[in-house]
Amino acid sequence: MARSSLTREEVLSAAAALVRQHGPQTLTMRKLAAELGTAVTSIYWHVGNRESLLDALVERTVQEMGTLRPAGRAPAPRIVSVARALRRELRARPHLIAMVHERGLTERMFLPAQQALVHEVHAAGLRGARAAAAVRAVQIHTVGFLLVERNRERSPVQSPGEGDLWSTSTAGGDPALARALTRPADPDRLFHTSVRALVDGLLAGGGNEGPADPEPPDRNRG
Amino acid sequence: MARSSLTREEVLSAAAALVRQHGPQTLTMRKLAAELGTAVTSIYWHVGNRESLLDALVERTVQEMGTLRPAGRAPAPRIVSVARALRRELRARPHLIAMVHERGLTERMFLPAQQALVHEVHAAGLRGARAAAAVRAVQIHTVGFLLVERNRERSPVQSPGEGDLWSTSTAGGDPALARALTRPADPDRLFHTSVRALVDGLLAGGGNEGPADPEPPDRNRG
DNA sequence: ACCTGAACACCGTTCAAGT
DNA sequence: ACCTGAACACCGTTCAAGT
Repeated sequence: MARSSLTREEVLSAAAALVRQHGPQTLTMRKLAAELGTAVTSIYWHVGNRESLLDALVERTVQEMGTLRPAGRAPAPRIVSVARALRRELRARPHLIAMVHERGLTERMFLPAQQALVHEVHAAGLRGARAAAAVRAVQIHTVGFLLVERNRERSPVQSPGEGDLWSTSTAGGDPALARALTRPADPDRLFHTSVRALVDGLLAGGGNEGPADPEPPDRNRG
Repeated sequence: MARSSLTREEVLSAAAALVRQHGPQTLTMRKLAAELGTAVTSIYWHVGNRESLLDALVERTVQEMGTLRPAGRAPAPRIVSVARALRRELRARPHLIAMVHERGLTERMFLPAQQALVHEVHAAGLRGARAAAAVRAVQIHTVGFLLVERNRERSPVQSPGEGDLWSTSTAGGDPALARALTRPADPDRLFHTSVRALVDGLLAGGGNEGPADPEPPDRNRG
């Protein structure tokens, strides 16, 4: 009853299917073997072990991540559009976000987007270290937003008394603020406004000298 | 040789010690029992099962998170100082960040900081929904930054060829940009500048009407 | 009320043996 | 080169039995 020839690709895509449905924690080598109709140990021959199987899955999907095209005319909205596209792409692969995150590959996954961001930031007139910081800030805000957002989605209601906590008095006598903080945030809207504010701040912002704290010396000029 | 009386507190703090050192994945019920000098099953009587044991650990440390005091004079630097304090607190508990994140309790953990932020944003003149959005944006940027930062720390060198990728030509003929993106970012500095840019953008930014995309109707005015 | 050992149903992985 | 079953060393959890 043995299969004719098991390939590494077959193993990977079967594993990918299982992970896409229920996440990596439900993927056991034995279940995967059953799914494929082989002995558990055959899988080991093709992929080494469970850890490197998951690594391969992540690697594969990181590469699936295509290049992103900015939309809009001015640099600022174009940057915002890249961030939004990034978010859209990642939201389509919920389990993957966590896996890439766990493996510390977030940065690599963002290389295409980073290139687009570099181009736009450059068009906006930023150069050198300031341009690099702007690119990284947008990137990190987007990824961070996504991680937090996914976090929030998984746990609907947080603590008892969160409503009470934001009574009007706690919110500085601002009933609209109290109401807004009690209700769950609209993620699309929040993302858009926060990215726009960040980009505005980055493109408009002052020079390098921080007002409050010491800055490390720049020893790369010579 | 049995212990005189095992308490729930003893179980929790022994577990906390193990987790603090090597993370939750190394905590097994059997190891914990050995550490405590009891039978594995005794633990179950006190904490139910492994999952609720970890839940209790997270819960306990979430409550340890104290109130934060802003520093500085103007609203903007005070907000920035809250964000930085938040980051400092969390960086002191590396494994915990992940555990709180996994359990979707990030928001609850940030309630004290949120209150401080509300106060400052209010002092800066923001009201209602805009104030709420500003608070959330700063909060989400800080958490997000932290998650990404921790991610980066765990995986030192990313892909082969990341250096090549940022040759001067790819970076729009900007050698300083290319250099800056090749080198690892200075997280402290990046955090400071990004938060400051975000806060500046939020406090200065325009009204509610987004330029490019449709916004959901506000049906909470009447 | 609290503790115990035995047992169950799982894991990932190794290895010697097959073809 | 590829596949196999048996075995090892682990898991978390349940349960009947003790005091």
